Amino acid sequence: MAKKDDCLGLSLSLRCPENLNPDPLPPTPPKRLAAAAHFPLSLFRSPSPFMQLQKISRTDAFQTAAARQAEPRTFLGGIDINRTLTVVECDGEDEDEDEEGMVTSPNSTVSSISGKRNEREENDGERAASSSMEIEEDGGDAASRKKLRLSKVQAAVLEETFKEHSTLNPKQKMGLAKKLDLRPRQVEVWFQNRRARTKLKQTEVDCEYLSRCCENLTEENRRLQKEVRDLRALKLSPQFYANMTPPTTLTMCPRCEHVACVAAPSRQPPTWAAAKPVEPKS
DNA sequence: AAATGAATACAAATTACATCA
DNA sequence: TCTGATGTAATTTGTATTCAT
Repeated sequence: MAKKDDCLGLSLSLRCPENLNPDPLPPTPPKRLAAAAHFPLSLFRSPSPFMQLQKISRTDAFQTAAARQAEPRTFLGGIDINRTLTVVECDGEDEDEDEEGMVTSPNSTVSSISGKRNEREENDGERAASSSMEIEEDGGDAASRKKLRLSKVQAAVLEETFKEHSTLNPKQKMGLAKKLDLRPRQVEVWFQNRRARTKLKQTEVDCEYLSRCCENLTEENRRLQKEVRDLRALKLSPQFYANMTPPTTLTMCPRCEHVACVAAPSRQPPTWAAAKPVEPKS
């Protein structure tokens, strides 16, 4: 990850966004704090010359999209999938149970096939085997993945939280999921996608800035080349020599290595030459 | 102390679906 | 009504890091 960020010339820092959050860390601290912490600063490096130039704040860049997304909509024949899922999944008090009811993909090895990731997800309860059953209960096609649209309130809360910190520790994720009636996995995915969108937007801004820099440099180069041409033309004209001071030659005494300046038209010998004849070295 | 594998979190790329013009 | 474009939720894959053995 760090390598990729370096390619973009983004600076890295170890400041952890979780530290900014008043919520204490969970009893078992997340294992990847350092890695999780580096990204927000590379994402929102401050101060960004690109951002300053463009006068685009990271929140402004998404207000339109977020607002559009936040529009309440019904779909699938007027059935709000979000609500349907909510009813099915949210009757347990245990945090782990909050992630039940994952809609699985037919391609998803994560959810349906045993493996490292699947084991992990079963362990932390983010993806559970009950999902397919719930989909069937839902009356939907178990083989298709359905997309929910976040409600206006959900989107707004997520957006506000993202403004505070662009990554979540497990406790924050759970709390947010509970608050919004979403699965923690959905919260996690939303934050991942949101970070990706932010980075994309920032890249676009950076590209715009670099493009302008390139234009300016091209223009400057053109100007300097013209200046060179003009100077060369001036040098070749007779008037140029008429006003020129005569060239100066430097002469060095072969014995004492004293250097003397001699103006070209007079061609007077240097002072040291007249002083004493040079004795040939034996 | 070094090597190794498992667990975890994340970015990046991609897919799939909903919505709109 | 159909269709292509667009936005985004969700999935897949690869990688870095941490920790236990």
